[in-house]
Amino acid sequence: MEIKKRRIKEIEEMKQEIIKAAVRLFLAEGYPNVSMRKIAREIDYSATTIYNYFANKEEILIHLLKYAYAKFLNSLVDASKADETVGALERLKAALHAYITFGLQNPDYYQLIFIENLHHLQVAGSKDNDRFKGFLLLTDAVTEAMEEGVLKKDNPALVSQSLWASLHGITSLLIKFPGFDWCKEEELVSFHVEAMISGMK
Amino acid sequence: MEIKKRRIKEIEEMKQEIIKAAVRLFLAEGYPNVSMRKIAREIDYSATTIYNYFANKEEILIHLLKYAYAKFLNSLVDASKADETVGALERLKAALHAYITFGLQNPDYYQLIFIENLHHLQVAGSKDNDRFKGFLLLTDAVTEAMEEGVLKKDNPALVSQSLWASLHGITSLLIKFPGFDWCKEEELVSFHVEAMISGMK
Amino acid sequence: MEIKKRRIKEIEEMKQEIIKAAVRLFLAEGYPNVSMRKIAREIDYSATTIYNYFANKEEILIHLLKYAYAKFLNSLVDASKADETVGALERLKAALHAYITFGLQNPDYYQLIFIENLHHLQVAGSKDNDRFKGFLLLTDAVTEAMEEGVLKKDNPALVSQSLWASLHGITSLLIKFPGFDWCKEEELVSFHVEAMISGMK
Amino acid sequence: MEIKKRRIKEIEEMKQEIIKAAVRLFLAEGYPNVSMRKIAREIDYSATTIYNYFANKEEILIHLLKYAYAKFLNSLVDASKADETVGALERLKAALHAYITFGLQNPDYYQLIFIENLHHLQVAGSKDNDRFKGFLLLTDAVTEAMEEGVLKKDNPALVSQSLWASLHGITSLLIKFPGFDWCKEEELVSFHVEAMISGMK
DNA sequence: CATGAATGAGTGTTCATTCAT
DNA sequence: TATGAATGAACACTCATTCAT
Repeated sequence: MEIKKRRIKEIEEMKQEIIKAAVRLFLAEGYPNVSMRKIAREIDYSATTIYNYFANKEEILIHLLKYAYAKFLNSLVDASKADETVGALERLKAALHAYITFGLQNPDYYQLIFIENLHHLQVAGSKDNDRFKGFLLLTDAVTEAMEEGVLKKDNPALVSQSLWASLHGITSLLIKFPGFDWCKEEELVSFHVEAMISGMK
Repeated sequence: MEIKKRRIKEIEEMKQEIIKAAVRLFLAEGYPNVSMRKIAREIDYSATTIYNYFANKEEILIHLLKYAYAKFLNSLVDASKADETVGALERLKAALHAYITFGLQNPDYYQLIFIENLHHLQVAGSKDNDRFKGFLLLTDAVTEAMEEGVLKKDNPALVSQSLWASLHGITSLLIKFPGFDWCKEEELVSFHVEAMISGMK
Repeated sequence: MEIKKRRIKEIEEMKQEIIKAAVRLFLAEGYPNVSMRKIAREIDYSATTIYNYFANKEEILIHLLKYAYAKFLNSLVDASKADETVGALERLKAALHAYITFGLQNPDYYQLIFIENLHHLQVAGSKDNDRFKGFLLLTDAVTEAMEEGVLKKDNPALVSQSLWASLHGITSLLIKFPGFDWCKEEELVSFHVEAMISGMK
Repeated sequence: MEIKKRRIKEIEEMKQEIIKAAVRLFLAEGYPNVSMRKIAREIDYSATTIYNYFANKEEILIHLLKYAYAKFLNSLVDASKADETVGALERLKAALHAYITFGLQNPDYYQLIFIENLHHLQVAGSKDNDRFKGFLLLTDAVTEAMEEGVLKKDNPALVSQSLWASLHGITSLLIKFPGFDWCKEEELVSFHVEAMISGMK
């Protein structure tokens, strides 16, 4: 019954460590295949200790998703802020690229957010989370481009949704089927974005 | 050890019933969360009975995927055969619509094929199955359209992959986020297809 | 529901075939590890068919043991009948050899009779079966040898039991530990029998 | 999920209790017939608790056998050390008695070691374990007795193996057939040992 | 006589979780 | 805060057996 006070650390720090381990494992092995024990082993603590930080397994997932949503949104916001000097079309294009880039650089998070079906777990409402806030940014960029006349005037919602679909399509396929015989990634992505834009003009 | 049920039915019929229940459950709860007992309960048989039809849980999945692949491919082939009188562009457009339509009409199967990641379970080879055969049909249609001059000449692989991405994007988003505030589905799909095509011209 | 009347044969013949398969399997894998299915597969019939011949798994064992007991006893009786011309000591020695020989030539049956612990299954009484009838033959041979004066007069039961112990010891050890670094079997057995006899003189 | 018992006890103590229950059950019903649940019931714990002490069922067996081997060997070593003043023949005789006595006083362990065939379970190597180390002690005693001239000079291996057989025979028969109509145990054992010795002179 | 369909009980094992320390 | 002890529920799967055909 020796208490291994191996590391005294801040609560948040510990939570982060748990979440980090959880992300890794959830993605590598799938949520249901990851046991509390496994997470515990990964961070070198006992399984029970985790319960001091999260009420149960599902709550880890919830926190983890919130974190992922925030990260995703931040990424898009950063991209849309940058470079106010260029035209609306360029900014839109940059946003599209930012979306794809986030997915390809953070495939784990992108999967958690938009691919993995963790839906059956009651993870918060689906509207009010950051998952869909990114879409609003896209709509804004589209609207601006239309107003500036560089995009054909049309229902912005329709256009945004179509664009989002194309974005999600390329991102998720590249992530999920890495073994497929894709063209050079960079080339494919550029081509795809150009086609999206030019399809809207 | 009283035997309660005795609904002697054709083997194939029973297998189909099991598979149908399995599809429903796999998608609703995820493959690893679905136990043999759950499937059995769903079809109102004992868990052991299932073993009279499938050697084990994975074999259910394998059969189920094979079936889904075949259904998907058939769907595309049928669409591509129809109406040889129209031009290559129309045929391509028809193929694009057929893809999306399959997904929206068979969301279960589409998810199994392209969204749920049951890949890490050793389900046959991943290249040579019908999942990717559909892509070849698309490439053919694209090539023909290019040869007919109705599509800008370019690397057919690049174009096809971009198109596939857009198809998968709209299909999977509509399936996975039915609660989202989408524009009218029919309108959105038509717009999306038109945009895809016009982006390639 | 096709009935495979693969082989029409006499009931006894079939029972024998089942028992033969069962012996093989029981010894190779241990009684509890042998399932009805396995036996069935071995004889190329369906599992249910066996129930037409034996009420249940245990009854197979019972029959099997009865058969083994009989075979064992016959073997000893045959040996003790032979060659009435030689002296009592020779006959005793022959009996001892016969015991060991049976064991070494029928290790399966010997194990079933004297080593395997199938005792917890209520297999008939322990006194009245042929397992111990063999012992009576031994006692007879000992008594005769004493009467003829070729063995030191003593309590025949005591002597017989001691002899039996030595017989069982060599037989069971050779059977159970075939990997042990034994002397040449023939030599060891002969030496052992001679020692047994000479210890009684 | 209410936790009913809470008998915090020393780990070793608990392990011993589990092993004790396991020995009893393994012998009474045979290893494969004993389930973790049965063991648990026997010690009035839940089945899962056992997994806090042993990784799995086989590990219980392994520990149990190791313990039995050690106990057996110790018993023989103790006997052979004692009384260096007496002659080699007396010491040999003492060793023979010690062997039998161990078996009769620890029938459970003796059965586990030499009768029950738990060998096909991969329990450590079969040659290098203490099961056969006891035999070496016997060989030593025999060799010494020969050198001292109190036993006829012969191949010590042959003599030892014959003696071991006789030892095992009497021990295992007395253990396995307690219902048999044996002579008085003490008398039988003494007679048997004397006969063994005198047969070697 | 032989079988396929069906099942309840049971197996070893894992897991999330609780509780007292 | 961290932990070890403990547990009920569940899982994939096997088995002996029954029943109607």
